[in-house]
Amino acid sequence: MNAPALPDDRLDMVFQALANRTRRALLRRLAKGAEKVTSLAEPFGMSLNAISKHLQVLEAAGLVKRTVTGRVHTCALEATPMATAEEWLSFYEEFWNQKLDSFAEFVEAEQE
Amino acid sequence: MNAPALPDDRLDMVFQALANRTRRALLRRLAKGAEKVTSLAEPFGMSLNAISKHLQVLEAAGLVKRTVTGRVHTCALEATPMATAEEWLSFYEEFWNQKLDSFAEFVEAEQE
DNA sequence: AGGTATGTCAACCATATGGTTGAATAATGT
DNA sequence: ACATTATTCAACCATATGGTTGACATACCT
Repeated sequence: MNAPALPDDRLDMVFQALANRTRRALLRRLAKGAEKVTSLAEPFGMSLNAISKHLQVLEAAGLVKRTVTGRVHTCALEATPMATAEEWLSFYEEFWNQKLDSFAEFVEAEQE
Repeated sequence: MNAPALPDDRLDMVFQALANRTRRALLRRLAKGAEKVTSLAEPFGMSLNAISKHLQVLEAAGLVKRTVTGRVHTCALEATPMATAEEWLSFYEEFWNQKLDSFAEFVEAEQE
C-alpha cells in the first residue's frame, strides 16, 4: 500500500524534476499515453534538444521509462516515485487542514 | 477543502524548495514547533549563513513565516503551499496505484 | 547507395544554487 | 559605554541548470 520510500538523494531528484513547469507539462502529457520524443517536443516553443534534456532529467528521477525501437524512443510515465513524494507531503496534511479549516471558519463568520 | 492553486511559478518555487534534504529537514523540525534561526541551525554541520539562506528559500516559497521580535527571528511552518503540491501529485495516484497493485499481485503469485 | 528522419552528444552561454568567509546592523546584557 | 548575541548582507567559489547551436550516429525509405 505505502510506497517503497526512496532514499534522500532520490527524493531530491524527484522534487527537482517536478520543480519545472515544462517537465510537469511533459508528465501531464504522458499521463494521456506514451509518446515519442519528437511528438512530445512539438507543442513547446523550445528546441528538440531542450526537451531531450528535460526527458533525461525525468528519466534519471525515475519518472519516465524509455523504450527504444529502431530510432524511435518511446517515453512512458512511471508514476511510482511520485507516491514517495506525496507520502512525504502527506505528513503535513494536519497542518494545512488546520489552516484551511480556520480560514473556512473565518469566511463563515464574516458572512453574518 | 481543496487548496488555493498556486500559479505555475509559485509551484516551481515550492517543489524547488522541497528538492533539498536540508530544507526538508528544516521543515520537519518546524513541524514540532516554531524556532529561532540559531537553534534551527545548530544540529546541521553547516554555517549559520547557509541555514539562513535555506530559510530564505523556504520563506520565498511561502513554506515558512517569519516573526521578528527584537533581534530574534522566529520561523514557523506554513504548510498550505504543500497542499497545492500534493494536489498536483494526487492527479497521478491512479497511475502509481495501478503499478503498486500489479506488484502486490506479482508478489502474491510468487508465493505459490 | 543516397537522402531523410529520430534522437543524442558536445560545446557553449547566462544565470542559479549551495556553500564558504568576513563585515555590517541592530538589539541585549553588564 | 562596551561587549556579546542574533542575524543578514556582500563577495566569492565551484558546480548545476536551462537553454542554444552544430555535428554525429542510426535507422528507415526510395
